[in-house]
Amino acid sequence: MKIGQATIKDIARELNLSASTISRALKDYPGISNETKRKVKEVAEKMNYRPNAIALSLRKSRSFTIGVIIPEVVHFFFSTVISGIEEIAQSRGYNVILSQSNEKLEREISSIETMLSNQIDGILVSYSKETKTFDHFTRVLDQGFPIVFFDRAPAIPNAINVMVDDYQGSFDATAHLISQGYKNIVHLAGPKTLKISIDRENGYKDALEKNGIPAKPSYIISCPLGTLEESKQMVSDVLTSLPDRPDAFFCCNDIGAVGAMMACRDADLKIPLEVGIVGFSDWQFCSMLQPQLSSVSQPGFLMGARATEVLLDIIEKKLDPETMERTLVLETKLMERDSSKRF
Amino acid sequence: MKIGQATIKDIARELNLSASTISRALKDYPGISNETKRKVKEVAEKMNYRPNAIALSLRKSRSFTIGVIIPEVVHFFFSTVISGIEEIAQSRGYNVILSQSNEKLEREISSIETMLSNQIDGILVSYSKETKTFDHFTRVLDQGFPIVFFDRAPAIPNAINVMVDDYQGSFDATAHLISQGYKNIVHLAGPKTLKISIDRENGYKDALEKNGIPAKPSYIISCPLGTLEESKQMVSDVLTSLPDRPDAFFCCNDIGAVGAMMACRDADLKIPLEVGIVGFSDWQFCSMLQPQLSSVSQPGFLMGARATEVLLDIIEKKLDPETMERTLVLETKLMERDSSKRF
DNA sequence: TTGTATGCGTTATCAC
DNA sequence: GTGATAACGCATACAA
Repeated sequence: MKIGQATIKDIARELNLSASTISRALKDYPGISNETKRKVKEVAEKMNYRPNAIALSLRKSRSFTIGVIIPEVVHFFFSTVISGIEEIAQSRGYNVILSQSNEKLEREISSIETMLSNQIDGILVSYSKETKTFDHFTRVLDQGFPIVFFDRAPAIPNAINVMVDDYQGSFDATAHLISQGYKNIVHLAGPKTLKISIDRENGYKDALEKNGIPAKPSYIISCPLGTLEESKQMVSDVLTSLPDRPDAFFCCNDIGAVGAMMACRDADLKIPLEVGIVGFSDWQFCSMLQPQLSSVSQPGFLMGARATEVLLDIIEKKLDPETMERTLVLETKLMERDSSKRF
Repeated sequence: MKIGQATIKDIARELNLSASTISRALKDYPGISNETKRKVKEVAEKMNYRPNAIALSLRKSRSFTIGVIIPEVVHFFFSTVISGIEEIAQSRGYNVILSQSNEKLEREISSIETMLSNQIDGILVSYSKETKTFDHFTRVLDQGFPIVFFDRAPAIPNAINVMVDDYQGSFDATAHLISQGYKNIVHLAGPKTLKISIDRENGYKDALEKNGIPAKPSYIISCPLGTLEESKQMVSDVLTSLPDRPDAFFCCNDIGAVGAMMACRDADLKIPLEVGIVGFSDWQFCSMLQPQLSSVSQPGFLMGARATEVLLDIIEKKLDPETMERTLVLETKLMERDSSKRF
């Protein structure tokens, strides 16, 4: 038994048969005697034969591998999505090649190149915050190569997207704050390069307007970094600088909401009595905080799973990108917890 | 320009040269005229030529891909490790195939099979909690195939491991609690199938003994699941059932520590005044809690990075598994925060 | 300086 | 029932 994996040829030699016979016997082709099949399988087992997926890929021009390009792995929501992707891919016999862009456009581009080089069958992407142009995607899409975007939907006509209803989630969160009697609701907004940031901001504005509260621009605070420190600082500033003291913060992410909580605590404001706070994403830690943080829950696992199903269906021609529904919107759910419940 | 990627042959046809010349020109081999090189590269560019990594893999019996088998992706520590792995792999020109076992032995085994089938160059593994036998690893290792284990080190002689000093981390945490005047320190221990659980328990015991406090078996509570609910329940029980009321909890993970915090809060015990709490891993949320949770920080990113470096060095023959240092131990760092500081 | 032949592992096609 | 051959895309030993 040679080092470095037995091949079909090795089995053929062992049994004095041709490689083609072995190949057919292993796949139970008709027209091979049962006796031969038996012997072949026995020897294959004995030699610890394992088909070479690389050779297969070369022959079929199909690798049964999909690529995932994601801003960061160390991120509760994204890791949840990855988990969903991996789950479906594994169950349908596909491998997952993972690449993180670290929010850098350059790495996004080089990852795509490497992946195409590796003959992957399709790509799942959530693009970086740095990404403002999309030709590195359209170039590939135009060749008929399947790409499915998740969470962050690019400004590409006809792109296939799987996302959550950020607008509605944001609307619900804001409406909830209003229903709890908060009047001066500040929104901590994300970077304008991401459609999700804009949708969330619009949901906030519309919820206010629909409830007869004018949405004041000065109550929308830009937090492009999305870090705890950033929002803590912003909230701290805004608590004193705004004409009417804010009595609620709806933050476009959970980490930022924690920053807001801290700033309020530092200002000796009681949560939820004097200030209400709601985050977005419903990260694991929300229910561990004191008070527990209300947040808009996003179905990360489901998003990964759905996106993968769509991608694989396209790859396997069960779906036609030309005629299919191009945007899949998943529902969010507001988790009302102590940080925003006065009644 | 044909659909489905230009190949070397296409360029050859275009320029009336042989495929070998193209191959050599693209790689700047000596003995190809500069003029030819120039033309070849120009046409390659024009045709959007991209080398087929699959064909290369087949030829070289090297895929420049490594596999990662991990219990779960949605886990702060593991996601940090993955990030480190991905970082180094990418910088050294390797792809990363990701597979999560979901703590199931069966999936661990099938993942290895698939990966080997895909001719990966090496594997990084943190095995599942279910895994009690290791022949699926030794079988492969014995063929000279490179595997590096991280975090969870298996009972395989000569296996190559990258781990943290769980014993020392645990020792430090316990010693810290003692130094803060806590007397009845309970340890919430992990599943005995994992060496890390045993090491952490031993660190706890030794720290007590070294400080002249006898380690009582009834003060070591088994929490095999590692969930918040589990430890909350256990702590709640133990607060009343033990002869001397516990005044500190050292938990082998952070989630469990949060459960302990909650149980203590429910019992109206002040943290850190009446009860001290320390966790293990220093997850992101530790510093967001109120009070901030003390925890033993593990260098996850570094662990992933080091493990990958070692694996790639073995693959590239820069390290010899026979003669090298087989266990790499990284240091932990105790993050002393409010949950355990009385003075 | 360039071309030809061969092989990496597998399977589809045609032949016997 | 089984075998021989070619092809997937590329690199290399050997020729010229």
